[in-house]
Amino acid sequence: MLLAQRQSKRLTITQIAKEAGVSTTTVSKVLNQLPGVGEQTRARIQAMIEQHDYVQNHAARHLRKGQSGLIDLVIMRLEGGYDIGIMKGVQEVLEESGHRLVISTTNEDEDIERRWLRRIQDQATDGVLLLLPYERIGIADTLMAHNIPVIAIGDRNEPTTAYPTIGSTIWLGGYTATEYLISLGHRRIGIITGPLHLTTSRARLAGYREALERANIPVDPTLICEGNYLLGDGVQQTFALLKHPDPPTAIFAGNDAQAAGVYQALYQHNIRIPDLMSVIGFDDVTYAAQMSPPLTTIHQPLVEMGKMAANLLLRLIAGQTLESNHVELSTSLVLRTSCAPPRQESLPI
Amino acid sequence: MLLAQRQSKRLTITQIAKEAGVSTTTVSKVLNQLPGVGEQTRARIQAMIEQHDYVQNHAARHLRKGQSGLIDLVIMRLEGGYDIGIMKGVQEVLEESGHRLVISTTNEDEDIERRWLRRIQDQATDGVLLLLPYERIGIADTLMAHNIPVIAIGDRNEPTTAYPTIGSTIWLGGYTATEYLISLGHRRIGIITGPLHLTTSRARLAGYREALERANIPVDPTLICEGNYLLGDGVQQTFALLKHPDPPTAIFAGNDAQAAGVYQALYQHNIRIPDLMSVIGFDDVTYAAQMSPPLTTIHQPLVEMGKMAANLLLRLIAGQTLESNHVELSTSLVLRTSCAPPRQESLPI
DNA sequence: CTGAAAGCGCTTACAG
DNA sequence: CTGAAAGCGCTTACAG
Repeated sequence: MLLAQRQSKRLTITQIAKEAGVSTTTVSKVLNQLPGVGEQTRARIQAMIEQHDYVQNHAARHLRKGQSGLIDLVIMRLEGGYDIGIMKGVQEVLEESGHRLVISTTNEDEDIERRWLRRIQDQATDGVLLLLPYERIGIADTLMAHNIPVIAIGDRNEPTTAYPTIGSTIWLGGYTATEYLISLGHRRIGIITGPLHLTTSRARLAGYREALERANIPVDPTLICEGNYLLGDGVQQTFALLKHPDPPTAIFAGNDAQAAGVYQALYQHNIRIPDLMSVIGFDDVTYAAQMSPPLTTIHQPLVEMGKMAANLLLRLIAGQTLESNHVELSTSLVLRTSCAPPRQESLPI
Repeated sequence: MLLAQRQSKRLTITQIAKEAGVSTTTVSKVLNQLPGVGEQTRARIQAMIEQHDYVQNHAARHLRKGQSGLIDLVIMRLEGGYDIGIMKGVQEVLEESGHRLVISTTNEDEDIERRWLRRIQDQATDGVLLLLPYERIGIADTLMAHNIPVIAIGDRNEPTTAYPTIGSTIWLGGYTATEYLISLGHRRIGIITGPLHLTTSRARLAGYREALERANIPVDPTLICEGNYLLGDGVQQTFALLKHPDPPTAIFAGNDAQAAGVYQALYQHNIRIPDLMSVIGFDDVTYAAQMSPPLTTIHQPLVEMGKMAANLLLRLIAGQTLESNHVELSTSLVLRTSCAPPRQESLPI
């Protein structure tokens, strides 16, 4: 019984044509909603198609038209944060356009990357979306050299690139986060940046400085720590900040992963958030709202960035030209409960 | 300058053949490492292939051989927890086998599902992996009816299914979690289960009961709460548990998302983990280690499950028969810092 | 060892 | 409005 249901044999366009007593040309036309078919004929064929649950052979179509209906999304590493938001957005528009999404992760392995590049070149992709930060961004150049449409998502490091990029207003985010903390009454605000050789890390820091300066608060360099966007950096740098003779009353974490690290460090010292220390993140990754307390953070419109990227890529594929080589969507402040006015008492350490 | 690099025109097998002065048959043979080619000829063609950086046309190959080189993974909803682990595992083996992974999310939308099903039927997939809990599992039957290899990942609800499934030892996980808490000295252990109409939720509960009974601790039904595997359920049920006249000293959360909810509820009441309350989760999702304090939880071997599923699917595709229709990988306890011996003092509420 | 030829299932000028 | 035919780039019997 389990093995029943053999072979609900797939029909070809030829068989449909034969059964309908017309040519494959005509069937193809109704399939593709092309003009030049009598109304009655069209209806009859349409009925037949539905009756048999016919669906076109993908490979044949692909071979003929030179399109695969596939879009590639290349991610360095699956993490469940930033990547998920982007994927969601991309999915959403591809679902509309009828493309399928293939995901590759290179795990920073050059071999895998090379193999991937080969596989991609057999025109088995209509276009590729690169999720930055992608160190080996040379991949984009290779793609372009092979005439494969490509768009990079995330914030580029170079001011201009040959391929289109889509990002968000990082500097403004850094500014907004800091300004918010200041508005709460904070004067001593620690910041744990990302690696400062990245433009995107420096942008956050610049926003932080700008906010401080506008509020006439001198920038204290001993409150600026450099991290690597990893949870562990958040932990370490928080410990360092806590040892400061005059510790900050708030910490701006650079990204949410580092914020999670700040949480852990503070938890160990039994320093309650936001009562004794305010914490603000950056990204608004899925788990930000799940933290205890829920993290106030700068929202990067990940889903929208994914959608925008997919839409632009589709336009590139259609041969249209883009009005701009770089677009930025705006970041925004998401208020949750990890920030409050500065503590009055001193830290219990 | 930016617009340079036009058309690094793709070569066809015919052109390679012509240039090498042989037939396409021969080129095809060396391409596919088939016998029947003179050593010198093979070497010459090989060199030519590499020199021109030739790569086969995917569509043509697909059309001829009836294989797409694509594997589909269907996820109901992208969440960044369970799904990520599975994806990683699947990716890992597909990278080896040379298949590409296409991801679809249906978001429980029947329309999307239907469209997906149509698209999948044009033999544009070699096989599909279904990520459970998939309510509308009828999709698996449809797939089977169309002779598309399918494997479901996650714990099935029915004892037997027509399609192969791969899961983990849930019951044992429930038992292990509870036993661990007991070994720490806990006698009053709250549990927040998943929806009890799911076998997989009941399995955890059964494991919990078994552990209690073995330790001669009477099961207190007022300590058993039902959730829906969502963070909010963790919050709500924890509040309920805290109102209990004789509140538990430990909470077993059913899954990590609910554990995050437990954390939030406890944080609000300023009940420190693990000092005043122990918490244990289930799944060991990516962010479990990022929580404050890092969550002790039952590890589901997500990555391994993904690998196993992909491997079995590949075997199915190759026409092999599986030795069993269901395989379970084992869960294990991951010790982090959210559990400790029961509190001596009473709760500050 | 080597190659000519058919054919996978479509789409698209082109002719009628 | 309708259809015959070529061709997309491969692979695979089959013949030599």
